Amino acid sequence: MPRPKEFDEEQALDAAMRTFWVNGYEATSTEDLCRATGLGRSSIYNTFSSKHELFKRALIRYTELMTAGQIALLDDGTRSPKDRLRGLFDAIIAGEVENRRDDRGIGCLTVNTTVELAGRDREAAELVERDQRRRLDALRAVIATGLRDGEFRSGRDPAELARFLNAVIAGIRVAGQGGADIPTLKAIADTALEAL
Amino acid sequence: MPRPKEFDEEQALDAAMRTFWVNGYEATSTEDLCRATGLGRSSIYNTFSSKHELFKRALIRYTELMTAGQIALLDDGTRSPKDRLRGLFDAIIAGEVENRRDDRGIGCLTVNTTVELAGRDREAAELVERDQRRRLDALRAVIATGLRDGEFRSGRDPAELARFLNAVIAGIRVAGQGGADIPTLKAIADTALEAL
DNA sequence: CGAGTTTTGGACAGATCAATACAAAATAGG
DNA sequence: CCTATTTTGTATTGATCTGTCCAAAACTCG
Repeated sequence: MPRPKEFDEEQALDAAMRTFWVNGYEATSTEDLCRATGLGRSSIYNTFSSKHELFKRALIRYTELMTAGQIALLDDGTRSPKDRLRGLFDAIIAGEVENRRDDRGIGCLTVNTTVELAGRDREAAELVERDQRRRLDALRAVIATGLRDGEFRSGRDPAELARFLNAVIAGIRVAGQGGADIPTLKAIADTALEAL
Repeated sequence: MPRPKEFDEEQALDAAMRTFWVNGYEATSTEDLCRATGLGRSSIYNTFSSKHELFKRALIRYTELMTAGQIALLDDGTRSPKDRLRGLFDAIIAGEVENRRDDRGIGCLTVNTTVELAGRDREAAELVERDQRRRLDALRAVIATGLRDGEFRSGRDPAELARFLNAVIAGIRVAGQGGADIPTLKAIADTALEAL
């Protein structure tokens, strides 16, 4: 019955996600979003209701894309736990290489959101926390396997070690945004893995 | 000759620093700064020229206050290197405890600035990098001492280990902003120290 | 005490912000 | 083809943003 949309909603969402990712929430204007998506204001508001609602959907899409890929790496039973964790760090660092602007990483949208918004935006905080739980669970499972198999020798609780690795990942993201080069990021990851 | 200021510039700077620290650069309006400092717009613009200039001075003040204290801990020759690093992590985590809002940390202004601004504000990026170099130098020196004395057994380069610890510190900050509790942050720090 | 200088408060300017109103365009079903 | 429905482009709203202007107040030094 009605007139169909002239654009692909998912594609527009990706463009918006990337804009928030690069510039942050506050520094992204609705006009920036129009330019990035190629849509008019009406189409954006008609489809996504508001800037804040669009941000939430972009954040959800980001976590679904990124975390799904990372958890797939971690759950790959054909590799040893250490190999899987190496694979995860390699993927994260490779992502930092692909996404560089002026010799700096653009970071991770969930880390950026934690820093910029979580303190005053409950909805954003909850989305990030939900994603965090998934990531920590997957990390903990791999670490527990590695400890059971004797590949890791740490006497620490797997959940603690998962939080440790997760903090290192955030630190790598921040370091990349601060301009650290790839060998530096790799060394940080290797050092963290030695702690297991 | 002239009429003297009615306020203490340093005190106003502290209030502005704290506002930027809690809310970030973009989300802080000049009216927020007036309210926080208790000054009128004229006084702020007369003293600090612009929001951006005020931010730079607040960031410089933050790094001077924080990094000076941390480097003093690291350079304290009366303690063993491991003790000094423990003291640094304890101080950082204690700071996270003091500064909580709604059960979340408010993070670290340099980390927050790296994430929010460094990608598009060259001056802010340079200020953060200068501070980073000082912190890395002090860390590297302590680690080198610990390796020489045999307190640390890692075969890695002290500069690499310094970057590792620095990344963990950023990760602890982000984790604190994400709502992690104190025992969790302590466990992350302990795990990192074991890697040396 | 008066001249010169700076600070201060409040109004204001111009830009930009998110969001809306509305009518024209476009489509699908009858 | 015609009608009902949605999308789309443009103009606009009202709020808020950073920064300026200007005159009155306040202080110091001669």
